[in-house]
Amino acid sequence: MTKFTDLGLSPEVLKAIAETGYDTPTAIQEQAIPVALTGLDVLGIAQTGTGKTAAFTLPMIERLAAGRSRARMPRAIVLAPTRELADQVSEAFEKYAKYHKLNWALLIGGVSMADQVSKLDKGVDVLIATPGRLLDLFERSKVMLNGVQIMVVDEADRMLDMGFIPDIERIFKLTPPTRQTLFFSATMAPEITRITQAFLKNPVRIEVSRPATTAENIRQFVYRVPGSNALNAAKAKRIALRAIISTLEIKNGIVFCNRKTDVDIVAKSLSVHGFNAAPIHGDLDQALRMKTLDSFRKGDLTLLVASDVAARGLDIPDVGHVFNFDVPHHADDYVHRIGRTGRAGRSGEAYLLLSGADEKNYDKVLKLTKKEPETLSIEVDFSAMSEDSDRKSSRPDRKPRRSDRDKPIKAVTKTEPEAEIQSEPAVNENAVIENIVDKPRPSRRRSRTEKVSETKEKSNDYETTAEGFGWHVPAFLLRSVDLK
DNA sequence: AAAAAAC
Repeated sequence: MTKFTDLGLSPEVLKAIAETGYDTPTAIQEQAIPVALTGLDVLGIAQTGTGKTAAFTLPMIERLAAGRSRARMPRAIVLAPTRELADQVSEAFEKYAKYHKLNWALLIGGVSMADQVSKLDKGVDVLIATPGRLLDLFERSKVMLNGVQIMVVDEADRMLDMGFIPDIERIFKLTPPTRQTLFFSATMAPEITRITQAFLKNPVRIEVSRPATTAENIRQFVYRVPGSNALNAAKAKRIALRAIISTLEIKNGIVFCNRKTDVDIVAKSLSVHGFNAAPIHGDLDQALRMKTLDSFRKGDLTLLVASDVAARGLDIPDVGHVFNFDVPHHADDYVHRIGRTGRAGRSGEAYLLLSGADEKNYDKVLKLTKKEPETLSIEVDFSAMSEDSDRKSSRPDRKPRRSDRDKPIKAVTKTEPEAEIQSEPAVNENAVIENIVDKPRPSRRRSRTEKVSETKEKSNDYETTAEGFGWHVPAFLLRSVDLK
């Protein structure tokens, strides 16, 4: 069997690899590393979880070992679709370049530019970037790309999904045509093929077998929830989710939702009910995203409630359970989501909550996976549904006052309460969870459709001053929070 | 239909 020592890597890199505990390369590593070391272009067709990151990081380190960076003139760039993925690549450099004098900078959005700029000024060998921030810095003349010798595009098909292809093309054109290109994609959509034909020179095509549909070692279950409308169904799903989770021994698990709002609500709902859960999605503060992911990796956090930001690519080893709160819009994403479990031959379980609205997407999933999940038969007590699907208060400390129900409800701009609910976990995960979920909250429809108007209600009707929000001020807005 | 990504 091939070992890392057979691939032509230097003693320094091999030492760093050994310290991570690996000695056997994955298929993509075994094939891509020797090719990349020679300086040829690589077209790697590989899923996430196949060891792609090391497949390009290791040869890059070797090829950059001779030579030095100049200010604002990086010698290599790695492009990744999401900030978390970029961060992961930088972690790989940290591990594998341990015995080399290489500098790298992580250029992603959502964090301060100043540190990135000062790094660039000092000179970095490798930029690890999401396309938007890289181009932003380029336009500000903080970085030049004409010294780039190696360019890596990771998860190109996902870049395509996210509309990054024009950016990628632009970045390609900013680098010298003499560069070496290492290009990775899970699939070869026509647009991807076009890009590779335009920018790669006689690439060596390396394809590692793709787990076509769903892994054998993932046991899939489906649970159908009742509910006549979307709001009911969401609530029923939260109840069912808790019931299912309660029957399981969970070391760690991911709950996927289609929408960011649902990610927040489900995360809070779980927390309120005593589960160790936290949300992650693209609207959350970047530092919090990293922190949450980190504590999930370390095992401090049991349940990660996530949008599809976490469906692909993220290196989260050994997730025992995946819960799909919704059926994803693309059947492909279902495969990616449940592929977070059952890795490296371990067994995993995937649970799917299905409501009427999901049926259409579910059909597509079934068509793709050709495997019908087992119907989950557990007793779920939905009696809580009727009780607080209305606006009954469950704030015990609230003083009785003129019937809430009769009061005209004056909300708010379209963004007010809901946007706050979305962004508020970024402020503080724990202090705020008490008051949101499965408790009265501003109705979605109303706040969308009604206009801002009434600040006129007599303020002595209120326990607190809350002009402009009507009576139903979300409690977290009244609380003083440390925004940092 | 939704998520992701630049200020």
